[in-house]
Amino acid sequence: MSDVSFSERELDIMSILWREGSGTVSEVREALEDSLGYTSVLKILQILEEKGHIRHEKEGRAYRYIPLVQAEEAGQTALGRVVDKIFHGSAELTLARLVSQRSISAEELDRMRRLLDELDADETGSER
Amino acid sequence: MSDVSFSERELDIMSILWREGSGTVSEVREALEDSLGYTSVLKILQILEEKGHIRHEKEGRAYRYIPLVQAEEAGQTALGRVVDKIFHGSAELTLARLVSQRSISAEELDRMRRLLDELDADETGSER
DNA sequence: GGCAACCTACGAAGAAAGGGGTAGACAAAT
DNA sequence: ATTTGTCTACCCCTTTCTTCGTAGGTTGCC
Repeated sequence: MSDVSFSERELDIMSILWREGSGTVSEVREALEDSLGYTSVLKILQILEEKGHIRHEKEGRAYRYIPLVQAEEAGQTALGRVVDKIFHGSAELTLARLVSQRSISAEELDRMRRLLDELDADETGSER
Repeated sequence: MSDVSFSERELDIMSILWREGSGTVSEVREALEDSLGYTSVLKILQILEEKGHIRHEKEGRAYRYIPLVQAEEAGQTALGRVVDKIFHGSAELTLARLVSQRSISAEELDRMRRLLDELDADETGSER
């Protein structure tokens, strides 16, 4: 599991590819919040490909770009950085900030709580 | 609450300042994991000051640099980006990744669970 | 065939990031 | 008072990010 990290724009575009599964230059360009020139988007896609984060296959006249690294990998790296550098390595502090910044539905909260319960059960079962 | 974001190195250094409260060039330089030249560290501190993220006061011959933005603010921004761009805005997915990547003590896990419980209580109390 | 539309390739150009060197100020020690 | 060590100020350099312009290929339509 290598250390995948992305620049701002690269992340914008990877985010779209992860969400949609794949995309052509035009598709990505339209999905992008900021309006960029066609060649600008193409360029970032080419850089991402050069770095080995995505690949392309021909589709008609155009290229369709497909992620090679998964969002989870990037999440691991990015989240780790945030937790270590900003929240002093504390998952608790991070969670506090996470739940305070956005409104979370009762259902999601419930699933989150269950997630922690299961983890607790595992740990108690195996380590103690 | 403005949108504070830092480059890689800037974050390394802000992290030290947050942790220690403040620091001179030498102190920061020694606390840094990677060994950098004195002027390189100074340079980043000057940039951070120019951007308004820290300030300095004279201490003997040297400058002592003090954070102006809090870790929580930076955490808000950074975490928000990660959640939105990588975890599709899902706090649940983010939490799953957070707890899977590092081992969390039973005590911390307990506090995290309580944190969610309280949030649940608040929400049910006020919104329903 | 020829033109318009769309696509990629190539590269220019500015801004930011990242590392460091040298000069000169200033204080402490001898 | 001179030397030595520690600081900042002021440069310079290289790499990466980011944006976009232009050239040239291919497809589809008239």
